[in-house]
Amino acid sequence: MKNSLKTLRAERGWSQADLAGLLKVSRQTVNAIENGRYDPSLPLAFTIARVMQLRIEEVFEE
Amino acid sequence: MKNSLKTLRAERGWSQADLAGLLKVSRQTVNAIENGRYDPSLPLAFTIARVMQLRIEEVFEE
DNA sequence: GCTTCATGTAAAAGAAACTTTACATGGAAA
DNA sequence: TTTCCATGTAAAGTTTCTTTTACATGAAGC
Repeated sequence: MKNSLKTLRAERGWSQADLAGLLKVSRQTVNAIENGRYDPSLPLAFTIARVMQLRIEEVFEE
Repeated sequence: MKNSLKTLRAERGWSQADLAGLLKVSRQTVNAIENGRYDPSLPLAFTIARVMQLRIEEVFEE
């Protein structure tokens, strides 16, 4: 799965640590997802979409 | 997370085994998701939405 | 009655996601 | 130049997701 998290986060002026705080996960988790080391769980994907104010399909693609 | 997989599957006239085949997962995985024992991975959620011809948010909710 | 099919569930094992701790690098800025 | 911040990554450990195998139940049909 691909995602545009890094771009979306940068557009919002957030650091990885900022986003991790909003998502209540570790900074390493944000980093790993941004760099495609693994995909988030479905609940985390929902939270990501919510804080980005986008639909899941607008953040992630198969 | 809640989901309406059981209803959506029934509407389509599919057994759990049918759906598992389409999703390329075990029947137990379909059963576990339908009965809320755990949430699917994000890739599997995408596949489920695709075979249901719905958006992820139309199948799952936080 | 028997058989078949759909469903629910369990145990054990493996894979994937996530955590904590820790260290390295590079850029900006004082 | 040294301090600070953001980023990348690693190792070890826990939790969550998924598989395989297996067994139980109930409904429907013969």
